Order: sequence, then structure tokens, then C-alpha cells
Amino acid sequence: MSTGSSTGSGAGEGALPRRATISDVAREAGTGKTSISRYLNGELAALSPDLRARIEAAIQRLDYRPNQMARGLKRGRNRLLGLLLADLANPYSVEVLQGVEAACHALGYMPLICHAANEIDMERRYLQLLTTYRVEGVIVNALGVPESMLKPMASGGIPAVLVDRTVDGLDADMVGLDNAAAARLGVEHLLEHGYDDLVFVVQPFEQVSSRREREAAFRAFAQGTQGAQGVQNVRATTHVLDLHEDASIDASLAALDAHIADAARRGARCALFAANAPVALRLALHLKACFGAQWQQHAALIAIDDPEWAALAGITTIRQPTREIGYRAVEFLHERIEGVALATRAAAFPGELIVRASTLG
Amino acid sequence: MSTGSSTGSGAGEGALPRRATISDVAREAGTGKTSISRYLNGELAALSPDLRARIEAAIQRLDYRPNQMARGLKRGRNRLLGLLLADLANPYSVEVLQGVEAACHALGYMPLICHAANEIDMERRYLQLLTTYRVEGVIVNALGVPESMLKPMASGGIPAVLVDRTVDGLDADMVGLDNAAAARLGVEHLLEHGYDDLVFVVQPFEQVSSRREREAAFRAFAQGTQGAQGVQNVRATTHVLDLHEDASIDASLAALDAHIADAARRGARCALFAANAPVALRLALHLKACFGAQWQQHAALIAIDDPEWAALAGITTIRQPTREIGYRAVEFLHERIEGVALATRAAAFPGELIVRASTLG
DNA sequence: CTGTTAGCGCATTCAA
DNA sequence: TTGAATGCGCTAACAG
Repeated sequence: MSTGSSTGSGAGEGALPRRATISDVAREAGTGKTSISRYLNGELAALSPDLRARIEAAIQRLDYRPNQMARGLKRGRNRLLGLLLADLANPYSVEVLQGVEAACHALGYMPLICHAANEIDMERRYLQLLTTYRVEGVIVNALGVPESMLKPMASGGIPAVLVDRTVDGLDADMVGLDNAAAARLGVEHLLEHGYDDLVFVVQPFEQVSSRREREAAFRAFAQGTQGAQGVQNVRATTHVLDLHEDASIDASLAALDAHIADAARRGARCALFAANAPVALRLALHLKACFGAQWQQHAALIAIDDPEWAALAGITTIRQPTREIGYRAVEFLHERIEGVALATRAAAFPGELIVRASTLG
Repeated sequence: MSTGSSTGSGAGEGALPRRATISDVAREAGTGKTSISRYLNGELAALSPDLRARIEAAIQRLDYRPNQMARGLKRGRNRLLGLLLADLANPYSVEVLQGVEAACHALGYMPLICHAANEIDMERRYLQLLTTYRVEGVIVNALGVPESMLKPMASGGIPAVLVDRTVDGLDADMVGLDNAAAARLGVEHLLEHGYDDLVFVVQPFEQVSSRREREAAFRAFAQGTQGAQGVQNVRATTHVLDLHEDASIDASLAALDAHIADAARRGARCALFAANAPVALRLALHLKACFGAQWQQHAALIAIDDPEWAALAGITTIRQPTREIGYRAVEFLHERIEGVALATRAAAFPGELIVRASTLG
């Protein structure tokens, strides 16, 4: 809009494109760099009131900001934490991120957020980059193979904590959902409501520990409860849906349709159990395409994760305490950075069942 | 799970917690630091094949990674770009972020992502922090007042580009949606489909340029089209909904309900026009609470932004080319960093109308 | 082609 | 209480 000229407020020096350094401040205050440094680091006890005032004034006048890079270089710690996220489009990641930010905030770290966008190359590249920026620790929600992270991090002595999923060869601190309990929560809810044909829908899960655990727990509980709950002959099957593979996705959905149709024919009550939000969304979209706006009447749906739109679509979910997960991850990391060398720990948070219309058919 | 001991692969030195430096590499390769530096910076022409090989070997052996901090300190540029996002829970932000990442990737920058989480203090703090880390430029999707950013950035000579919203006193490059055209697209669609009572629902918009522009355009087009399109007597009103103010939100929604009820009584066809996705979600949730699953039959809804769940809920939207917006922002910034000192520019991208059930009632 | 020298901005000995 | 000197890891003049 405006193309006018406007220069800063306060002490306008024009716009010299060079920030003041500690030396500038020292000169301006008529003292040595050491005192400035002391002031910056809060060693106020060792400064005469007069000098201190002069320093404050000088800093103000020059709008001085200490260079974190130089600082980090000298002290060997730069207060940077790497946060590697597999997929920011997944609300889960964003929520974990919020917890991480809160904790970083409280503990004096700056999170360096890296988004792998489901690309394994990205993941590897970012891990290298983080090494290069000498982050003091990394929080990893990985997609990839072990070697991709073992090498750069462990070999550099950079502590890591895993979120939601473990990495094969590596034993590091780990924090996430109590998958077994969550799966059980879902299964029990479905059984209580009379569903007897349960289909667990999950992305390819061999590589991702949380998916593996959820699937295993789903099967264990669905089959182990045979005859209990007053429900006889419960069917429990697992369906793989690869969201990033356009080729296979249609076939997989078609198979699912067949399953649903068959259940209807048999008079069975079929319920879909989505392993996470992205799967749930894909399923809901598909069901809507098949059955129209009233799809809820044709197939029940429950999901782990509780994205905002779940309430709108009326989908029963198992919510994860995502903020806490992120927060705890930073706490773990912080302890390791501070040198506490305990055995590797794991924190598994419980999920919370939120009942909505999609399982009350 | 496992608490076993596992040490790295390759050349296992145990786990000395100190990374190799350029000096280490020089010693290992039996040469001076300069040659290493040259190798790192791709000045391969100035290295004998022999030396070059020795360097490569040494780097390999030590698993050496140049320290970006030290590098940046020396050269005065660290390849860091600040990205300040008002709200990552808004899918818009995530999508812009993806564009930013892609561009950073291509241009050799590392984005330093900061999330203000709708808190104005956060915004200010992060802006200071970015200054402190000496980022070479910032991309800002701001919520705050002008002074909060004018001071740290402009005074530090750090170029900035604004996304989606301008900042009052500041004239910087700017990229976002063509708000006027987008609003027009929506209004025309509604009029074509016979809606004659249009309500624009928007968060408090005095402070945010994009909201202001959308609202203004909405009014201009809705009223300017009087009598055209075969529609007579179109009503166009604006409704403010403060999503972050629990106190006022209920009252605002109640007023909206009254408006809708009144329209029904008059036999008018009422349509809600949400200024962005968060507003749309809130509206949809409310309508669902009021009218049940069949809310679509009671009130039409259209929104700017096209989040994933819009398809599921069947909501007509105007999609922004978010990736492009993010990408272009980085390009603008890059040019400024490279010293091109043109007049400030603005890029306004067109939106795309996506018709769904919510406006076909 | 290669190595030596001198800082980048800062924190930290060590003296004064 | 204060300041001068040293070096973090790296790049950029300069010489050889």
C-alpha cells in the first residue's frame, strides 16, 4: 500500500545493516567486554551500581542483542533442541509440538523444528543438519530405519528421545501412548455396544512400533474376550491401508467394502477401528462416498487420536494426551543433557475414550 | 524394551562425546585447516587429487561435520530463516509451512520455525529470539501490533516478508490470497444459487488485514450486485466471532441463531460465509449442535480455506494456493537477502472455488 | 597448489 | 570490582 519512507523509532541511526557487538557496547559504556559479558550472564553481584547503570544505558542505546551463535560456540551449548516430526499434517504432531514448545519455553530451550513430510530422505537429511547445528538433543517422531538416525546422533553423543515410535536398533528414552490400554478401551467399547465384526484399519505397520502394538493389542483383546461380555463369536480382522500409495489404496478400500457388505449379509454388526486420525479421515471420506451423508448408519467407526473434526463428524475416538507427551519428551531430554545417565526410560500415557454417534448405531 | 548395550557401526571409537573439529581433520589428513575448509566449500579445483583423497578419507574416518555455528559466525551468514506462525493448529499455517520448507530446501536455507500459538507475547519473544540467532530473514504471519516487530527486525537490518496479513507501520514484501477476488467468488456463488441473506462471519478483524479486506470485499460485492443476477434485495451483514474469547462467543452464536431463525421466518434463504477455516469449524460445530446431523438443511455455509475435513463435512470452500504462498515468500526473502533492493512488492494469489453440498441446499 | 595468520562475537581464565 | 588476554571452530586474506 504505502511506499513511503519510515525509519525506526527510538534512537534512529538510519538503517545501518550491522548489529552492535559486545565490543561496541563496551566502548559505548566506557568499559571492557568482560563486564558486559558479566552483566549479560546475570553476575550482577560483581558490578558496581554505577558501571551497571552505564552498561544498561549502552545496551539500550545500541539496541544490543548478544549473538547466540557466538555464545554457543564459546560455551559449547547453544540451547537448541532438534524436533523431528514425521508429518505435520497429522494433528497429532502439531499437538505434541505444542507440548514441546511449552516445555522448551520453561526450560530455556529453543526448538528447531524439522518436518520430514513423510519422506525418508528428508528425515535423514534433517538429522544430519541437526548434527551440523550442534543441537544439544533431539526429539524424534521418526518414520525411518534405524541406521538413518543411529549414525549421526549416537555417534555425535547427542541424546535422543523417541516419540510414539521406537527405532529398531536404538535404545533411547521413549514417550507415547499406552497402546495396549488404548486398543483395549476401544475394543471393549465396541463389544459393549454389540459389535461383533471388528476390523482394525492401519497403515503398513511392520516398521512403526505404535501401529504394531495397537494392532497386536486389538487382536489380543478382541479374540481374548470371546464369549465374555455376552458377545459370542466375535470376528477380528486387520486391514492394511497405505495412505501414501495411491496404487494400492483403492483395492484396499474395495476389499473393505466387500467385508462390510458381507457382514451386512450375515447380519453381523461391523465396526471399523482406525489406528490413527489420518486413517480415520480416509475411511470416513470413503464411507461417505459409498453411502452418502448417512454413512454412519452403515458402518461404525472408532479411532485412536481425536482431531478437531471428529466432533463435527460425530466419530468416537480415543484421545491421546498429546501435550503431555511432548512436554515429557523435553523433560527426558533435559535430564540427559544435564548429564543424568540413568537407564533408558519409557513413558506410556493412557488414552481417553470419547463416545460419539459413530459407535452408537 | 531392550536395555542392552549397542555401540555404533562403522569405526567405533566407543562414545566419546566430542565431535571432531576442522583441526582434527587437518591433523588426521596431515595438512592445514585451510585445505579442509576449501574442500568443504567445494573449491575442489584448488586441491591436488592426492590431498583431496586424504581429506575425504579423514573426514570419513572421523565422521566429521562442520559446525554451522562457527561457520556462520565467521562468514556473517548462517543460512537460517525465521518463520513465525500465528497458529499452527490452523491447517493454513501448516500448508504455508510446507511451501516454505520446499523453497528453503531448494535455496539452501534452514527454516527456524516459531509458533506464537495466538499469544502476542510469544510473538514478541520469538521475534527477539530470532534476532538473537541472527537469522538472515524472517517470514511473518503475525497477530500483533506493528511496534512488536518493527523494532527488532527493521532496526537489525533483517529483511522480512509478511504472509496473509500486513503490519501497520511496516512496509515489507507481502504475499497472500487475493482477498477481494476470493470474497467475490464466494458471493457470486451464493447469489447464483439463490441465497439472499448473506452473513459474513469473521474473527475480530480490525487488526488483521486479510480479514478486513475479505469483509470489505464481501460487503462491496454483496451489495453492489443488488438487482443483478436476478436476485432482488440481498441482505449482507457481518458477524464477529471471537474464537479466543469464551465469554463473548456464546452471545455471538446466539445472535447468529436469531438471525437464521428470523430469515427462516421471512422465507429468506440464509447463507453463512466463514472468513477462514477455524471460523468455519466453529460454525459447523455449532450448527450441528443446534440442528443435529442434518444441519446442512437449515443453513448454508461457505468458507475461505479448504481444510481436509471440509470434504468430509461437505462444505463449499475457496481454497488458497497455500504451498505457492509459502514458496513465494521465501523467494522474496531470498532476493532481499541477496541484496536486490527493489521497491516492496506484494503477491496476491487467486483462490479456487470448490463447490460441495453445503451451498446446494 | 598449499599453509600461516588473523579475526568473527563471546565467555573465561588470570592478574591487577 | 574490573580488564586484558586466550581460544571456541571456522573462513579469508595473504604469502610461499
